[in-house]
Amino acid sequence: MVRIEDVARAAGVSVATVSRVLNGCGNVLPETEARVRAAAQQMGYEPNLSARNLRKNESRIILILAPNFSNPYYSNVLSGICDVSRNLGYSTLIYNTYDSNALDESLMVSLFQKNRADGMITLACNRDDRWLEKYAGTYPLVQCSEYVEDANLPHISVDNRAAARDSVAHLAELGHKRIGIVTSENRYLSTANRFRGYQDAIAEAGLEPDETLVAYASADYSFASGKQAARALLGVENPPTAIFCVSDILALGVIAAAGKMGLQVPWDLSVVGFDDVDYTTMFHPYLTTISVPCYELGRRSMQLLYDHIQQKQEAETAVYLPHQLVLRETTAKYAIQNPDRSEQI
Amino acid sequence: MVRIEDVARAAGVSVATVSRVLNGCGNVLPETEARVRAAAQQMGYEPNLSARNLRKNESRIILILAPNFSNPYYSNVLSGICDVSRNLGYSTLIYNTYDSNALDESLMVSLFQKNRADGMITLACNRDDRWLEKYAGTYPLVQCSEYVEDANLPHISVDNRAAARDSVAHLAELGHKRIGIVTSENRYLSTANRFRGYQDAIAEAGLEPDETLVAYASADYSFASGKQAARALLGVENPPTAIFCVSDILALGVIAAAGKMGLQVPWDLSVVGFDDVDYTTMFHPYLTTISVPCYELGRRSMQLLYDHIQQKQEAETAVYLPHQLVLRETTAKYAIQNPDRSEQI
DNA sequence: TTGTAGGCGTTATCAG
DNA sequence: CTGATAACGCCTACAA
Repeated sequence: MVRIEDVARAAGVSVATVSRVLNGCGNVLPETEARVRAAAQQMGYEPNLSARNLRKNESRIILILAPNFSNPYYSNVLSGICDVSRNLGYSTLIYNTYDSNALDESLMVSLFQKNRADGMITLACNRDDRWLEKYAGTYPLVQCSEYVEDANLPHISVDNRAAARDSVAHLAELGHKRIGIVTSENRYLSTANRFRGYQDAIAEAGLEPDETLVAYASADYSFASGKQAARALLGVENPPTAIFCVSDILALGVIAAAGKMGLQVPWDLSVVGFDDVDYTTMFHPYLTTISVPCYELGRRSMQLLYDHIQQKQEAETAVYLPHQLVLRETTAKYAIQNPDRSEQI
Repeated sequence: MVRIEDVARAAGVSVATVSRVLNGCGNVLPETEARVRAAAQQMGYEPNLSARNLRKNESRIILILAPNFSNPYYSNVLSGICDVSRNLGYSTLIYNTYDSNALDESLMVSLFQKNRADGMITLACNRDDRWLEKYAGTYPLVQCSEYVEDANLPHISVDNRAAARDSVAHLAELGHKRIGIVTSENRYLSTANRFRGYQDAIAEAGLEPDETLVAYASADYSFASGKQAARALLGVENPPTAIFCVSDILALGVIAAAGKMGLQVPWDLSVVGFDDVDYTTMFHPYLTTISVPCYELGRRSMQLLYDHIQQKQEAETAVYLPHQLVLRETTAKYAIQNPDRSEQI
């Protein structure tokens, strides 16, 4: 290992000067600077981060708390975070929080107290994780995609309520009168807000809220639970002719279940998903869904976190990125779609 | 921040004693130990990792070099690595190498020289990344899934050649005479070995190698390139009646393309994939494929790396985990499958 | 069994 | 503009 002292000796200067040159602070004669740089370069000097971090009381590491790597939604966010953090000179430590109880308070506190990380980005805190507020101001934090309701902690996401309203309004405009929803039992704010958006649109369309049109999938949005929810929704009298799902994978489950029940999408049933992950266009019918800018969400999270670490005055506390309803092949007009049933009305 | 000195003072002992207690080394009176633990607990003491790492010249961090988070194959491996590393007291730093030129030598060296990491796991080195050999012995390394050919560096994977042979032998046993392969243009050893396994099985079945039965998909196994390869393979005279694909996603692309060409899988065409990622059973026909123990691969990688970091004598250098051919719905007997063509023979 | 003290490699303060 | 030097918090000989 080559230390700063070795470089100093080789360049014929003191360690202070080497440090100044390499950190670009303080005034150094161009001539000495050149000599130092040459020496450092030639010896392949790399500053020891443990030493630097100890001295500066930082770690240049960002903690990412993610529940589930295999969800393509998170992997895109992750890419965005990693790309920006690398440019800013930060490394990214990844912690699997598993789907269950998203965050672990003691683990988090311990990591910060150990000086392991300078800040953290949560990818899936629950909307009732109020304990996070205790650490506001102490540990820089950005909540990405999901955030604690009414907590005023920095967060970034799309406007889930508006997006859901857009989706369901689209179904209503197509003439659907019985619009169902497959939501989830989890404690994510996004899920709650998507449900609210669904209710908004139902009300705005002058339709009656109906509990038999609501089904719950498992907390982790599994494909199987999407199928199950669809069976519950469609297996009753007067079933929905359109279903809004709070995630793409659930929507795919719904389409699969509908197919098994002899219902063709979109002719017999319209379906809308949420997120626009890769496999929405891997099989026909291509899924109509809400496109969420995952990668950009990740990028902005890291930028925002950096602002907070730097204690910038302008650091925002709530950022909403634009979403988009992407019309593809799983929605159709009610009249065309189901002539039999339309006669019943 | 509470330091070891604070704990020492509170417990009425010296810092050395506190250190000894907390690190479980050296002899300490049970009584003093209790006092120290109580004090540490009460004050919420957490050792400063920067200081400890500087002193011990380690980082307790593992580097994971991954090309593409959104590939479910890698995300499962990642979970395995993270679970084990956490138990061993390591944090996991994740570096996106992107699909292109998997590893960056200078980046890697710099991270080690900076004392950022104690070891690293590569998830996708190319088979010709010979430069890795230079650092054997200097920087602990485990290559997971992919490894450098003939380099004798620690690696762990399935026996890709045997697995491919199994797959293709299965197709041959079903009576297929014209068995195609969709492989890829990348520089992964797994791809090369799967191709070799394909050739092995073709030879063992007494079939003639035929270049028109080989198609190349893009380096990153994209769905679209799988479709394209299938079109090339199936759009000619005397096309294959079965296709072995070096990845599941390619197989799904092949099935999609075949469907568009009016070919029903498995009746008109048998298809076998590789990896057994989640979505192989999301749509019918469920994919017949090679099941690879991704999570376990990740777990074992980390355990192996730990052995090497500890310089254990028994640390293995090559580990192969068992694979399994999982028969599902995309393969069928040749005779049944395609009566028209079978008459031509 | 316990305490003292040196040093890990940096950065930053203070003189010169 | 440059150099000497004191921390940063911890571990670990060595001494008692």
